[in-house]
Amino acid sequence: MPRRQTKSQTIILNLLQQEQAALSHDGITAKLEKELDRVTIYRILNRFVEDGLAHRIIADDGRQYFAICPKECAHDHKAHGHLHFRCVSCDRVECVPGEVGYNLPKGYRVDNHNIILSGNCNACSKK
Amino acid sequence: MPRRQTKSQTIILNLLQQEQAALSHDGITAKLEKELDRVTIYRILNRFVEDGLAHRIIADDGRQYFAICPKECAHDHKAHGHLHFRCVSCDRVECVPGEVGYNLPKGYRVDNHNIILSGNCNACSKK
DNA sequence: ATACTTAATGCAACCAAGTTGCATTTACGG
DNA sequence: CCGTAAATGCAACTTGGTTGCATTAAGTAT
Ligand SMILES: [Mn+2]
Ligand SMILES: [Mn+2]
Ligand SMILES: [Zn+2]
Ligand SMILES: [Zn+2]
Repeated sequence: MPRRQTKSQTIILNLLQQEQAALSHDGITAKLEKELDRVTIYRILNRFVEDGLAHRIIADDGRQYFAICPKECAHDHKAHGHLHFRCVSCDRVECVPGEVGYNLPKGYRVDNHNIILSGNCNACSKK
Repeated sequence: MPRRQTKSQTIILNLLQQEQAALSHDGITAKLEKELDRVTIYRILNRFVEDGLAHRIIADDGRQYFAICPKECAHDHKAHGHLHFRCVSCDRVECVPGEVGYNLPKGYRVDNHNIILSGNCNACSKK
């Protein structure tokens, strides 16, 4: 009944944690040397999210990105309240640590945050 | 060459502006009495966004929602910086006026904001 | 080491949301 | 009232992700 530790899983886990950016399914496939099945990758990622090991971001390009926050990050992986930035030039999505301030009408209960700004990242905006 | 004012367009425009919530394609179809073609609806909505008449939100359910901000809203429809809330119970997406505070590393240029929180709205959380 | 149980994988089929091509309709300026 | 081209409708396509099911292989018990 408990989770099992498989080769594919650790590969993807390593990928995610040594990557500072959030990765999409494609992004992961691209970085993979040993080819893994599409579905397997999706299932592994979903499991990571389910287990609170990583978090999922729905970007404004409509795709899912997955990230493991650095330990500096104050938020847990559920309802993580920080910001994300997607560079439309280099197509990288990154977690931006720090608080986001807003106010909501009374009575609203927030379960999940999906905050994503897009534009040009530092590197790309200077060229 | 300029835009033409058609029946279908005005219907959808009216729908959007008398609706306080943001509407998805489905949401619109549901509210429509005279049936319109799927594609036509999408094209009309895309035109609205293109013309800065409405704005598009990519929600955390992966779907597109469209809204016309009330005139109180400080933002224009391009790069509108306000917050959105999606209630997972009643499935409504609403624009939440007000500023969102955050800080980004130096050199980042923001073109577009897609900020969406989800959970239970006021109505739904009290039952 | 061996056998057993069931989680994880791979492949095919499926699904949902949105877009594209193209022939037809229709708004609107002349 | 005509002519031009914007807007529509229908079919086909695309992209991103999920589901069903048989097969493989972790982890545990023997
Ligand atoms: Mn993040
Ligand atoms: Mn809005
Ligand atoms: Zn960049
Ligand atoms: Zn609600």
